Amino acid sequence: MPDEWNVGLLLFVPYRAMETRVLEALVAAGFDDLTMAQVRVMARLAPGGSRLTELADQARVTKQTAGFLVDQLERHEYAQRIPDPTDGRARLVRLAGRGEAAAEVAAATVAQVEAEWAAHLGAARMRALRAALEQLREITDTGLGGSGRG
Amino acid sequence: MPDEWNVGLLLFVPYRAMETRVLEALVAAGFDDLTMAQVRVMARLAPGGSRLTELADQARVTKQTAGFLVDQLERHEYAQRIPDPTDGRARLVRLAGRGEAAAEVAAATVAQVEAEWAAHLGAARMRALRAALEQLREITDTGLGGSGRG
DNA sequence: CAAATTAGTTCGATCCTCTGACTACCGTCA
DNA sequence: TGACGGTAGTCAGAGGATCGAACTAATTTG
Repeated sequence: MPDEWNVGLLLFVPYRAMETRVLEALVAAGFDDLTMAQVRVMARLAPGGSRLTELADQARVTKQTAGFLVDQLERHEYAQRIPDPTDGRARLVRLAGRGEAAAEVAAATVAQVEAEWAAHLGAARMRALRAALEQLREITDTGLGGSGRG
Repeated sequence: MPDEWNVGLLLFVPYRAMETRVLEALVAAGFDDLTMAQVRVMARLAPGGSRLTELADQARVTKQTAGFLVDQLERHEYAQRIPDPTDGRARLVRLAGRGEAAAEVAAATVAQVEAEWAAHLGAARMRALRAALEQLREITDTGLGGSGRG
């Protein structure tokens, strides 16, 4: 590998570490029929539900892929589709029974990992990291919008 | 999406943006037979060559997957395998003809994107971001080692 | 209302990734 | 020297993820 890593590579390492930790925790908690791709979609579900196109934009996949993954989440009762009251074409994907429980495990794991990172970096540097990433999001997130005011 | 994004999600956005920009630049430069997965492997080739297991560790895939991707890079003359003089079992994967040219395009694109990010964040914050990520690598990079000391 | 747009689905193909099992080579230890 | 455990990489097979093109249905625009 290069002597000095580019920032893209540097971003990848902790991103992937977080993803792996969350999936491992879910599997350990008994949600062992989940795949990484499914979790990636589930992690992006808004509290009130998300449209498929939103999910696809945020996960950077086509809507076909997002639909394929939501099908599986629905089949395993992690998510459900409900009509979007504001648009007859659209449906909202939101957490279902098992999904709520899984989301709790995931959230706890994320908090745990973030705490570990903060312990290693120090609180100030961790805050700076988050702030820089949120600012970076302004120019790198093609699918902005939604509830996040970033 | 949640009101406050977790750091994992925040890392994903610019990581993926960088990856996409690099692949787009490569395709535009005529290297249009490259896929994202292939570029991911090629981006991790050390100047003097890397062993397959190294590549697999760094890209977080199994050695079978890494081998599969290197096969393709070799077939399209982006990379080549040479014997490892220090170990008869091993071979070193390194850039070949087209790979050198592609690597130049990739490096230029990375530099360009990093410059854009630095312009948006300011030089100080960009340095702080890189420093935080490098420090984070200490606890999130399972496959450390190699030449990178940063 | 007709046309253009948008949300989502279906179909088909390809690519990616993993598990398991295998060969070849290295290092150690007696 | 030779047996043994570990490491580097490959082969075979299967399943999962992703995409492009084409399609239906509903909304928006003029």
